[in-house]
Amino acid sequence: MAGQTRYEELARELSAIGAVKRDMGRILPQGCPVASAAVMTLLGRHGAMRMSGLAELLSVDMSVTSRHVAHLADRGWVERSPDPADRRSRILRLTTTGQEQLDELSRRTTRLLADRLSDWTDDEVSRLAQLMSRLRTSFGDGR
Amino acid sequence: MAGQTRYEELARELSAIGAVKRDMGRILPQGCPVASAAVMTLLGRHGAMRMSGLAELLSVDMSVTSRHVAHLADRGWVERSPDPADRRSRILRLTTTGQEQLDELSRRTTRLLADRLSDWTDDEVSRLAQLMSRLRTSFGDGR
DNA sequence: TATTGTTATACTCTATAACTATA
DNA sequence: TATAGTTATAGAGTATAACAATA
Repeated sequence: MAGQTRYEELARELSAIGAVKRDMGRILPQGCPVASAAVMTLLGRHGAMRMSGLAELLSVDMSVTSRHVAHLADRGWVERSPDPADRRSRILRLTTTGQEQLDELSRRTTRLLADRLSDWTDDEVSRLAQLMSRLRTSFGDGR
Repeated sequence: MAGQTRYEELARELSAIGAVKRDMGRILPQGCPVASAAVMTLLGRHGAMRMSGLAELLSVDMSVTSRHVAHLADRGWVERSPDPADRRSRILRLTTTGQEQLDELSRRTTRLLADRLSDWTDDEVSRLAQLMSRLRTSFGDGR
């Protein structure tokens, strides 16, 4: 349990982190907004899944997920196949082209971070990622 | 200089942190979107300033800043007075009502964080805020 | 009846460009 | 000419509600 000032500092940093996210978004290729990148990253990491599962991982309403996935399907980066076990559901998976696109995103993101964080140690990068992950968990559990 | 996997983890966390920001935004009072809260927080912390200075602190285009400030001025939370030193500029400052609103925002934010992060130590909260601040600096310097 | 997913609508946030007033 | 700020417009992201199809 931390003091009020520390919480206010953290709140301020949360509010300001958007600038970094926008910088990251600017290096993405045409036709691939940040939301598309997020979807492809999750499909690449977790493999095929249903809309509802993806919405859960994105922490976003399924209506939003549906729009993002439709965008990706239009571009041929994600395919939606019927779920044999439940015909209301659709199974999402990256296509070969989608995997190539994801690889390109990964290269660009890594290059940008390597450039900007050239004076960070491995441990500092990992520690930040770990604390941000825990922050998400601490919030997610309380919903 | 960290390995590729660490960068990918950090990129993933940056992409996912929006969920936490949205949770924070949901507890704000009516008529006070997150952008308004960010502006009032900066004016409360740094005191009166010009539009251009505020835009710089927000890392956002001045056109965006102008809209946010107009919203706050409409509600009587911020006043825009002419700058005697340069009549193109306007000096922004919190009004008494604006300060009260900021205090209320601060209370709500602190309460939410105290609830969600009840099992975090002071040091962990501070460490996360510090690393996020450094992340912003590392990106901001490269622009 | 309840759930999965889609679509329509509305709101917030942001950037670019055109404009004004002043330096 | 250049700069400070405003406004118009467009695009991305999200949530709510209404809907269709299936469980």
